[in-house]
Amino acid sequence: MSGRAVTISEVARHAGVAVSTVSYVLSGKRAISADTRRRVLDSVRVLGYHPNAGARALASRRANVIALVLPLRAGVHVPVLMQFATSVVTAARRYDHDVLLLTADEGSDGLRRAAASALVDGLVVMDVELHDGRVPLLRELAEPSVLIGFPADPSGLTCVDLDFARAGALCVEHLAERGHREVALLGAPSVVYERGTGFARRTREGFAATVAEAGLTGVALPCEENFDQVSAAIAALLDARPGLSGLVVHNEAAVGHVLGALRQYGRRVPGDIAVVAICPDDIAERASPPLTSVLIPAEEVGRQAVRLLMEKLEGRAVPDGTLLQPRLTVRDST
Amino acid sequence: MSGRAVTISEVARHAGVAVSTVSYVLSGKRAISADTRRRVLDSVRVLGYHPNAGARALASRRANVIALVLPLRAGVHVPVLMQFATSVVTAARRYDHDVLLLTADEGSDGLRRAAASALVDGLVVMDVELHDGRVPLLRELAEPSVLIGFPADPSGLTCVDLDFARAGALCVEHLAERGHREVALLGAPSVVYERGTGFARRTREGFAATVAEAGLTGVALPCEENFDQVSAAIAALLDARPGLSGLVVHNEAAVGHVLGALRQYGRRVPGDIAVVAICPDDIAERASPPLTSVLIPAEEVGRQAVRLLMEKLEGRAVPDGTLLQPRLTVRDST
DNA sequence: ACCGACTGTCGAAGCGCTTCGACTGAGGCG
DNA sequence: CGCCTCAGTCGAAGCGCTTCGACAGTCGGT
Repeated sequence: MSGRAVTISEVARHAGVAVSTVSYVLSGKRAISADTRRRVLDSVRVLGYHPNAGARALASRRANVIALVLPLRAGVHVPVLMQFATSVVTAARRYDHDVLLLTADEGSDGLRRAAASALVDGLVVMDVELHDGRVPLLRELAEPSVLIGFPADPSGLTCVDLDFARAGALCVEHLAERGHREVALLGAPSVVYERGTGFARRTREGFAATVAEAGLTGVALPCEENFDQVSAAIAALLDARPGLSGLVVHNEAAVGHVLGALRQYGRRVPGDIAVVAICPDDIAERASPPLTSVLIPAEEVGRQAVRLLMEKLEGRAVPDGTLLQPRLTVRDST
Repeated sequence: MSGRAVTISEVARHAGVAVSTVSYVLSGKRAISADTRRRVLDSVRVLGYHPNAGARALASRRANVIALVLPLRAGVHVPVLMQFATSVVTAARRYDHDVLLLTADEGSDGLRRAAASALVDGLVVMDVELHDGRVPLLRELAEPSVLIGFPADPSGLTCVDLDFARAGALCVEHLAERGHREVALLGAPSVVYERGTGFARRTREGFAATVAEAGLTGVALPCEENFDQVSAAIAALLDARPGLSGLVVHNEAAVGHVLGALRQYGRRVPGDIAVVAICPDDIAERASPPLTSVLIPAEEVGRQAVRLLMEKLEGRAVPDGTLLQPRLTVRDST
């Protein structure tokens, strides 16, 4: 390879047409006769032409790149985050866009830089907290953005997420249908609640509201990610609530530990205690026994986020909030 | 904000200098008097100027973006991968570069496209297999690249990785020092070996070689990531090798299950069985008991990869292979 | 046969930046 | 005192692409 890259004018010369004609063939923005189109595309193939991204961005004022803002915070389950990220990349490619990865350590400055330098056309922001420092910036930026997750005040923003309140509710309803009267929620590590991460709190609210509606009794507890702490928490819980027969676990890193601890204390699942998890399917399936679970539709959330962003880039109006409905899959733990 | 972005010519006018002077102030490529420099920088600040990335890339033939090629394959522990990725992003920013995220689903075409369109100046390729389809492409590409991991034939490539053979050896040496005579390695899921992933095999080779040298007896087994399978494997192992007293675990997803299974079968760690893990510190610390471990220096690997890539971008020669030395941290499991 | 309305194509004007060569003074040296 | 060097600055020529306006044909309607 190497040597200087093929330019559009070489393609034009080779095909015997004007540079602009090549451009129109490639973009489809003007009608081109079938014959010319074919000749141009042949030349493109023969010469191995690839449009120069910088030149294209400069002339069209569109970089065809979106930013994926992905802080990696403590207590957030990385594989789930990466499912979102992967699906954002895949979806973006379907719109002929690439993805620039922005992490936390530059903070808001990174967003500002990428946007102001026209490096990216728009932003997908993940792992949004209720009171997120990046949110005011997003509102003032010229570049459109879509958030995965909801801040406390989502006005003026486009947000997508799983309806976690409904997910929490669904778990309780399922346990109630199975006849369980006393239930508990083991949620995210306490640091996640303290930080004000929306999805953790909303699940808890959905859980609590449905417990009340259905006339059950229930507690919601944070849950750390280390075996000894999980084990101690379960011991305390079993001790304090001898009637407990249903457990909702919303913590990917801890599900394994929870099952281990129940086994340790001689509780059989689902015989003595029924367990519902909110987690990706692969984790639920890999557990022993395979867990009834509400799946986090990461692929769909990422896809929707990109779709909304593309709509905004086209200048179309989009709904402010999109909540995806959770679905519960029954397996062997309830 | 919005409105049209501030351009370099507006800065030049505001500061009362030529456009080229502003450019030289910003790039430092020619001497500029202190007075002029100050005036220009003031104007930059006052007007809120950010250079347009596309224009810069076009004129300078440098995008200041590198690609991070990150396939997400089954059996690879995602959090570890993300540690690499994060450190690549952070390191790249220190060289004033951004990172474009390329995933697997486009395959080699994605690399070719990003390189040929001058979207990126160079590539960092992660999760390299022994016989990796991307490797021939990398060799023929004009853009420099650095691999994290070693393919079977690394000639003509720049590779960085932890010295996994040494890591495997280190674990065995440690167990031997503690007096263990019969040891086992629980490695990656079998799919990872079958795929020919270098790090898994090299750990196994280091393990096996050192077992032989030290006159121990040992087996190396793949290890799946699901509790029941781990539990069954451990049961079989304990049964087949009653004298077994040392275990090396090189599988982040399974360490927890391994400990659970040992507990299940009444083996105490480290009393009955000593366990050394090869995994990130946080996983080792979170286990019960906290595990003696060889840490995967993800941060340093990412940093070195970026440093090497930057050297290559500058046209400097760099070593073909860089192996980082592992370090063992003793905790409570041996 | 003539007129508009299209279709298909071209040329040229940028997009905002970097970089090359040239120019101007000021300073050092014989 | 004249000449050379060098620091500091400028103007202009691209970088490779998109897009606008213009224009030559073609075609159906009357």
